[in-house]
Amino acid sequence: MEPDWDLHALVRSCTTTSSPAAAATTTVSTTSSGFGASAPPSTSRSFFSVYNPAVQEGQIVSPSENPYGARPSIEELHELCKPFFIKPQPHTFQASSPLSSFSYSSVSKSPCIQQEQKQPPQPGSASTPKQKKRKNQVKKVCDVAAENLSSDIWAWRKYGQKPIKGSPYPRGYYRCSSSKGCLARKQVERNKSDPTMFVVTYTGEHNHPAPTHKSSLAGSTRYKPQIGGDTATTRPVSPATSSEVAQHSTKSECTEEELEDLMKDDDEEANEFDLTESVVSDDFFEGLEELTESPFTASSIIDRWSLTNNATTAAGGS
DNA sequence: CGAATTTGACCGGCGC
DNA sequence: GCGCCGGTCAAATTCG
Repeated sequence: MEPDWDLHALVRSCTTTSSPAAAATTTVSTTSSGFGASAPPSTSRSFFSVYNPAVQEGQIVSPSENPYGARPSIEELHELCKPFFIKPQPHTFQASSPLSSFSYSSVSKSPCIQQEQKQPPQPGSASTPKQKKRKNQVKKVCDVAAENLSSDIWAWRKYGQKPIKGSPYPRGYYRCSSSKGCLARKQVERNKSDPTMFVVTYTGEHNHPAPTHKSSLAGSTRYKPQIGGDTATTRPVSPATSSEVAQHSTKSECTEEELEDLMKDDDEEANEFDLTESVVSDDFFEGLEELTESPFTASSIIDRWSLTNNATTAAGGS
C-alpha cells in the first residue's frame, strides 16, 4: 500500500457492528446521483467528512455547501465519527437487524442507503465460508470520496480483487482483520461515473467491539508501489473504504439539516455506549488533523488515486 | 520473521 | 441444464 494510504487509511470502517450472522449483510446504498457533479475533493475537506451521514437518500450536498467542508474541529470530528462507532453491546451481536449494526444505518437519514436486498434467510448460512445466498444478502452501500476512504475505525485486510463486468475499475474485497472470526466484509469499487468517488459496500457485521485505538488497527496500511498497477482499487480500497464512506456523507447526499439530525441521532447512540471517548480519543483526532493538514490529504490522495486509478482502469479496467 | 497484499483458480448463485 | 459472473480461497510475493 502506498504510504499515503497507510496514513489515511488505517482502515477504520464505518461498518460496524457486529453480528455474528454474517448472513445478514447490510448494504448501504448511497445514492449518489450526483457524483460527477460534485466538485473534486478539496484538500481542506478532511476525510472525516465521511462520518457525516450527510447523505440522505439521493440527496447530495455539494462540497461547498457541506458544513464540514472546512476542516472540522476536534469536536466536530468527534461528532462526525460518532455515527460510525460501533456499539459494543451484546445486542448488536445478535443483530436484531443487520442494518442496525451500522451505527448510521439505523438512521433512515444515513448517508448511505441501506439496501436490504432480502433478509438473509438465515444467519446460519454465514457459517459457510462463502456467502451462498447473494440474493438474501443485506448490504450497505456507501459512496465515499477518495480522501475519506481512510477514516474507517476498523482494520481491513484485503483478500481479493476482481474486475467487475460493466465497470472499468476492479473491485477490492476486504474482510475485517481486527478479529479472526469477524464476518464483516467490505467491497470497494471506484465509481465509474466519478472516479474520485468510491463505492463501498459493507456486508456482514462485526462480531467484536471496534478497535479502541488507532494503533490497534491492524493491517490494510501496507503500501506497495505498483507501477502501472491496476491495483488501484485494491490498495486504495482499504483506505478508500473508510474515506469513501466519509465522503459520502460529506459530499454527497445530505443537507445540513439532515446532517444535523443524523449527528444528533448518532450522537445519542454514541453517548449511549460512551464510545466517543473510548473509541476515538483526542489523540486519534489529532492524528487525523495532522493527516488532514498533511500533503496527503485530499488533493494528494486524489492524485495518487488518480494514478492508481489510471492503472486500475488500464489494468482492472478491462 | 511475521503479516499483509497480490493474483489466479475454484466454487456456487443466478439468469436465460 | 448451461453459462456467466461474483465472491472466496490459498499460494506466492512483498514489505516492515
